[in-house]
Amino acid sequence: MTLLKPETDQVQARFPPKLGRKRDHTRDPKILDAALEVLAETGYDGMTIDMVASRAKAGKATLYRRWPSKAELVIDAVACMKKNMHGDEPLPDTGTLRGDLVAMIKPHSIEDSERKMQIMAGLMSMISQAPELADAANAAIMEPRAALNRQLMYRAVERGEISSACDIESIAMISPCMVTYRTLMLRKPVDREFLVSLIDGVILPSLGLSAKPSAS
Amino acid sequence: MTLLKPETDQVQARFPPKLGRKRDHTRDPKILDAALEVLAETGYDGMTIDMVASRAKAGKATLYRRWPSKAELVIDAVACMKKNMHGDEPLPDTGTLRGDLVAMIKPHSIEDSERKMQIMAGLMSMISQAPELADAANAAIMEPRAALNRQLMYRAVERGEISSACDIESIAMISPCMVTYRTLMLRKPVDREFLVSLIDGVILPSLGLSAKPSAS
DNA sequence: TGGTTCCGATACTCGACAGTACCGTATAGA
DNA sequence: TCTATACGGTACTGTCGAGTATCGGAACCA
Repeated sequence: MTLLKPETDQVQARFPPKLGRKRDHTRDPKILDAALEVLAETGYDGMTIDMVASRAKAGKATLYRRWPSKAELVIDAVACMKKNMHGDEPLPDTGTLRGDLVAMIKPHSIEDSERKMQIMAGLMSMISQAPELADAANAAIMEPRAALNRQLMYRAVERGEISSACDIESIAMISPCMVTYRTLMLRKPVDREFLVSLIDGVILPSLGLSAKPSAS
Repeated sequence: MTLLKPETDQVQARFPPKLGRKRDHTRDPKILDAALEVLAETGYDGMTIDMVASRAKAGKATLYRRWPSKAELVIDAVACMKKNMHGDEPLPDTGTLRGDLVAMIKPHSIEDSERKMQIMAGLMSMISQAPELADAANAAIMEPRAALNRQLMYRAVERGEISSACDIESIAMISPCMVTYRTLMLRKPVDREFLVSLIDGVILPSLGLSAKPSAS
């Protein structure tokens, strides 16, 4: 992204060959997926290009034909995570904020979260040296979840359930942050029980709601 | 810690030499400090033993006489952070929780926090492969700050300022988590303004307190 | 069918770094 | 003062992986 070598590939892009085989771009996602897999398992520095190539059943040269370096491959893989995400299911609408937040706890979203945490751990060492990677990781891993929380909360404001004076921008980040900490540092499972206790013990109180609104 | 080679050092420990010079243990802290410095600057994988040695003005062999490997050196350095911390200043006691929390925001503590965040970023890649390191990093970096918050909050419970039903264990982790996220991922400064907004916008509300108790 | 280019595979170069060996010197104990 | 050992420094070894070069075969286009 930053440093594109002015090499063969770019020249060929300007003067496309008239004959012969065209580049098979259907293999790109497979390679990027393999990169994310290896990244999650071994971390950036433990990851080798050969691992990614063999995992994707591709040749090492093929990878270097598409990305100028290991770093660029990883940045691209993380940046593409966002696009390649499974079609967002519609937001839950249970009528109460607590109901909505709890409804977002699904086995699928927990698995998805665990995988992302692994990837993030593998990236951290490189993040402090590549700001663009930090942005990509934030956009692909932390932001999507925070954005969902924000939407639910703003809807609760419109309903009059919570005050518009609440610091929703910050509060929406609580669960992503705490989940990250719990996974990476504490190495404890992020299960339904933990998430519910976060909702009832921290998030709802900070919005001025009691945990169990027995009446409406 | 995990894999101690049964080598020369251990044999010498069993049969200490009767004559000659003894090992100069006053250099250990200097080496560990140098290791933390390099760790913060370059991360675990970017750090080389030569860097640490020259930073500590020691020979590479000296390092290997004391620690069997690079990994052990780093684990030891992180574990020793906790002990080598500057004598804790007494807890503030302003009479209100908000006053206490705000009083803890000091230039020194912010600098200290930034340094620790750098070290943590450098460690992350290794943390997912060495649980003992995760524990050490947690104990040295995250826990001390959370513990301070906890103490202040439990004191507020005793004063009757907040309810004992609050999830203090979780709420005390909010600021360490959010600070970590802001530093490592967002790469924004953790200044007084941010910390105060966290206190007033998230922490106090979650404890059932309004941001500005104009009366007592 | 024929020509061209991309593919996967493999072998290679080259630099970096963990860990070891060794040297001359400094220092502390006897 | 003498001696054994730890010290800082440096040269060395061995490994590992990024990136390059090349090859036979396959796929695509005309």
